[in-house]
Amino acid sequence: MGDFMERTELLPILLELFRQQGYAGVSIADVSKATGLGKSSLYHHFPEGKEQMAREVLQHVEVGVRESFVAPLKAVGDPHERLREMTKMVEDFYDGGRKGCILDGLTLGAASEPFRQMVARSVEAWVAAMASVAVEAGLSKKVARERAEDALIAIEGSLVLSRALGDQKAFKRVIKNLPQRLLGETNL
Amino acid sequence: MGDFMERTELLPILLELFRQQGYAGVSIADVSKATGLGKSSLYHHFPEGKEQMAREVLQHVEVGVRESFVAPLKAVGDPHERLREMTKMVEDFYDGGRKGCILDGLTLGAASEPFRQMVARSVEAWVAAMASVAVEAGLSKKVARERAEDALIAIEGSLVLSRALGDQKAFKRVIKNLPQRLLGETNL
DNA sequence: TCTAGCGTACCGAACGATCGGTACAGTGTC
DNA sequence: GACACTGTACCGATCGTTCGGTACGCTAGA
Repeated sequence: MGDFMERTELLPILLELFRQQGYAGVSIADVSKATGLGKSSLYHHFPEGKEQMAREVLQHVEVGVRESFVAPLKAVGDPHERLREMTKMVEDFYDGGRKGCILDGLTLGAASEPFRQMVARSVEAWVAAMASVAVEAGLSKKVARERAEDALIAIEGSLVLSRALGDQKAFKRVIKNLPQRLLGETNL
Repeated sequence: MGDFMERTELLPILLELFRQQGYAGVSIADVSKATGLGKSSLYHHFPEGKEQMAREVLQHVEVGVRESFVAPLKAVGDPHERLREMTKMVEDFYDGGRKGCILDGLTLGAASEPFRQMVARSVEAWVAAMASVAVEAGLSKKVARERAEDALIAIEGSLVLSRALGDQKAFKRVIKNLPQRLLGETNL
């Protein structure tokens, strides 16, 4: 039998559960079913239980954000091209709008507090990287920062709306317009 | 005590619970505590249980959206002024960004399906009203519709971000810029 | 080389608490 | 008496968590 269930295989599965169901909506039985591991095995890997699972998922996400979103933005080359590279990764990560955001799923309800700091770190890293690209493209620091925050807001909002309506076109439009939103010459 | 807890007093309390905790995060015990009503009383008022509670909250929200958001937009007078009126109501309803959105809270997880249609109706009514104001202000139908959808996306996104970061400034900035976002002369 | 002992990985069963929901006997008001 | 409403007691199911135990590979001592 495929022994050796490692964290690197476990965490993506947990991520998937939490982002779709939210923290309160995921039961240990769900996790057991999704991973194929018995309950007690789960507590072997995560002695502090469900909250630890969510914490480690968030750590895993932080790494993913840096590798998939921030890194392309910090690469060399044309700012527009780098931004397009990032949007591709974003579209992929959210599966074209079909999958929700863990920032959303893990901050609903009273369970949010243990996670807030980790969430904030990921958000800040991503926004800062987008802002930095915008500065490089010629925008002022202040405008760049606002545009970057707006971009993240648009992504999160479109994910909520796409999920609520069961229709991905809101997300797709936001993704398509994201480079223009961040670097374009609007007077907003 | 001839207390007489009516739906009109019950539903705002339920709304408060669901928007803060999400559907899965709210237990009947929570509802009982928040309303002061025993379980049997709750099941007297809502024979179909928790799902009915959420459904009626959503109906209640639909009415609220029409009365508080759509109606001001459909009033007579300067489009900018009407829009400013709406943003005031929005800011109030979300308590300056401190309170979440039920569209978000009630569409997380598998519980979403019974509610999707109702959610879609509220969203459509609101977006259509905003788009109509934008058309009146001189924008083309297509651009107006996109701007209206973007406005809603920005509101939802800023609510998620404000909650995640425990900081309302994202929401406040979106609210402040909302008239410009909808009616302004950006080239986006 | 045998084997005792240890650590890692896993499991089903069961824990007490809480879940959503029901049964029923009231209570007060018309 | 009919009816709206409520408290108490209870149901089976599920919650997150813990229990006792198994299987297996590694290491060390004899």
